[in-house]
Amino acid sequence: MPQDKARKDRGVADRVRRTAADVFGWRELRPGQLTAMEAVLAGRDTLAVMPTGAGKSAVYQVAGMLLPGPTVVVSPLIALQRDQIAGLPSHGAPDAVAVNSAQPAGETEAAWEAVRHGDAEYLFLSPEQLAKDEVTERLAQAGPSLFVVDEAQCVAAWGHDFRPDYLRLAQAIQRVGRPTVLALTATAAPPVREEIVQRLDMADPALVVAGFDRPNITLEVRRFQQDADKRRAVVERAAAEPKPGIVYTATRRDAEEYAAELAALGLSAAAYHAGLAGGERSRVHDAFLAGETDVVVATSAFGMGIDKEDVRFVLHASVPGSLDAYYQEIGRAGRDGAPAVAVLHHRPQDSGLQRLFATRAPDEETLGEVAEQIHDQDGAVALDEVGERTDLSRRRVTAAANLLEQAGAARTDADGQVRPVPGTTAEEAAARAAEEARARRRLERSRLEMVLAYADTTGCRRRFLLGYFGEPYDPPCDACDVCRSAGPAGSAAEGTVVEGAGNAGGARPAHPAASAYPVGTPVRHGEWGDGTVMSEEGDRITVLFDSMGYRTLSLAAIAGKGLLTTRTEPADGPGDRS
DNA sequence: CGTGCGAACCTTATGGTTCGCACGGTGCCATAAT
Repeated sequence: MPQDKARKDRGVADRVRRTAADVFGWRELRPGQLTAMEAVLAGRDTLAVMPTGAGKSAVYQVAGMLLPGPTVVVSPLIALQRDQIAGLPSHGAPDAVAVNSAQPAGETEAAWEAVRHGDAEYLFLSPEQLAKDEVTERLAQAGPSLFVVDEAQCVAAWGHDFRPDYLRLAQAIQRVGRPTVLALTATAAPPVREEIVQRLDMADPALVVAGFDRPNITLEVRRFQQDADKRRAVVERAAAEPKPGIVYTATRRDAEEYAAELAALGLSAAAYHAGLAGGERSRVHDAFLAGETDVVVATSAFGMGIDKEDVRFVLHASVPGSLDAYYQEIGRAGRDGAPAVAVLHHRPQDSGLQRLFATRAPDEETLGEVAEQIHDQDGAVALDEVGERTDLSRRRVTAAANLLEQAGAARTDADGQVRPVPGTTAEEAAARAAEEARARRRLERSRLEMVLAYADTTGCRRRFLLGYFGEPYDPPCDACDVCRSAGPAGSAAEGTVVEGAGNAGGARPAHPAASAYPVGTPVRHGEWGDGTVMSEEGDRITVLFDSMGYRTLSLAAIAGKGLLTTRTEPADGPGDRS
């Protein structure tokens, strides 16, 4: 029997390799790719965290083809769906179709027919499509064998407010027959991975994580007080660095202004943000990919789907809202492996905007209204109906319903309708949902604090970033401003004010007593509850608390107070106190 | 949370300050108006 199994495993690997070579023309597979494909083919839910360019798409392309039914690919952008379809080999590979609002109805109908008759192997759609009964019913009939969530970080980043249908994918997966789930992302810190697994309701998933480090990207932070100084520095840097490059701004207006300034210097620069007409957006995008534009100045709208190898710099004119977003954005530099730079221009006041974004919560009135609608029903109600009765947008209704479900006050039936959980009143439900929302905001604010901590760190920036993504790193990296300036002269990086950690001037922290709390240690704090050590730097450790988000603690401050204790059990319900 | 803009105001004729207010990011889809 074990011999049979071994033979079968070899058989699977061989089939995978043969398909990859014969159909897609890949002569070699990277270890992560093969592992993920094998897991999926064995029917196991899989989360693959692999850098762009490591061939994430290949995983579902090959595995999907080798499984009997069609493959559903949830993709956040219609433009991305087009790219992915166009990226399939035109000869030999199975057909791919899309279902979305941007194509003529006839084309959508043809796509469904192709899926139904087995003529199309891959079906691309947005999470919003799956909110429609018609779509899930047709999909269920097609009997998909694999459900792929591409750019799965969107689940955690967008699902809570911007695109709440991302948090309803688990229900959709059930409704289409619970195929194997494959989540793919280039960037996900451990808590984000956990959230993806939990939100998609993945069962005992295989986790494939490739390394995060991008040693050819030099990291640098410059700190400013005056807006004018910062602006000059950004423009000068963009002008001076080898092209092409990207400048990220916090607002559309800034994107326009910086682009105009760079253009005035004679550079080929263009602005990109969601306020531009569709045609202009694709024109800027295409010109950048084609190498006709040197610098794109953009909001966070510019990113997914930029498949360009030779980006030499990514400058940030303001802080982003999280290190997750930051790493994703700077990860667009230097994909060809040649040297590239990532420079964060930091002015403390600029974080106000991100703080605002992380503070706006769904108002309790909305939660109350939606809770009432759900609780007033005999049985279950469709979210569309709640929307009609309350005159709230679909997005707000969906976000509110998600919070109610998270709070354990409502649940979704097999037909997609939402019903109250017995034993809760609408009022209690709304109150609990509001608390969920507050906890969420706390986490988002703490993520922003981590960005500021990165900007202020007196240690190796690479170590800090990689630590955030759960990867230990031994400095020096020789490719960040801190490591480079920590020579014998030992002065701080130019433009960076080193703030008062009690460290003796510029000395790299000796290997501290932090080994009492190595990365990954489950801990309990007297005030903040259970958490996990995410990183340690100098005499400080950063803990991700289940209900409070990230908190950085000074070891000196907690020493001897018994405030922080290690737990033997991973964070799951209340254990015993030590 | 921080910024920028216009109105109001003050003081006195052309310019300056202060105050209040609105605004700020990411995309899908459906629907209405041309």
